[in-house]
Amino acid sequence: MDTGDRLLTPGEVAALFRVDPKTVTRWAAAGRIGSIRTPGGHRRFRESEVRALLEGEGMLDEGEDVANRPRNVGPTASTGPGPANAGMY
Amino acid sequence: MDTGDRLLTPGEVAALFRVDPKTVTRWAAAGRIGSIRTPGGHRRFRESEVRALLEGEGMLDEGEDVANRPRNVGPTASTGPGPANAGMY
DNA sequence: ACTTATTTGGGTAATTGGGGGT
DNA sequence: TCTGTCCCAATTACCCAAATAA
Repeated sequence: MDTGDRLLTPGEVAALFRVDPKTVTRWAAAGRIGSIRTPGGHRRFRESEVRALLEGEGMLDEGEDVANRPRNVGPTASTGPGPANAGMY
Repeated sequence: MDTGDRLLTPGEVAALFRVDPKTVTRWAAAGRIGSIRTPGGHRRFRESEVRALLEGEGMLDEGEDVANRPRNVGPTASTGPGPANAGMY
């Protein structure tokens, strides 16, 4: 079902992360952040995901381990993003 | 299965996509989204189609496990859950 | 027939996408 | 390797006034 969260524009996400909108676009292109495309081709980002990314950035452990490369995402397509946000407006 | 042909107004679709209602009208005019015209000339959109568009390409494995987040995404993971977007310009 | 909110139409500025190079 | 900036083309957002929907 629908996640039901608001969508953010690239500029909004860029402002939240204090980066250039192009950088946000690269994150989406690289698959580091989920993105929804409008029929026109522009991207929209889920606010819950962006906020989770923002909150999680203060993590510990910076082990740069190249040996750990999960090159393949399993077919376990978890459609719904974990948090069941019941924020319907 | 239930198609759910509820009709949505341009304002509803615009809110779902986080765009301007005028943009939704342009999508309909460009044939990117199906639309039904009222006798007065206003457009209505099918909820099932809108939802399919929203979830059709916004699906990415969203593991919010930043602690275990591999910074280097491996090589070309051809396991793309979604088909290559066929709407680029 | 009324009012209120939304949609329509055209035109112009701002944002976005993709590629390239620092 | 990652990010910021350049280009151009396409898409999108906001301005107006009139018509439609409920």
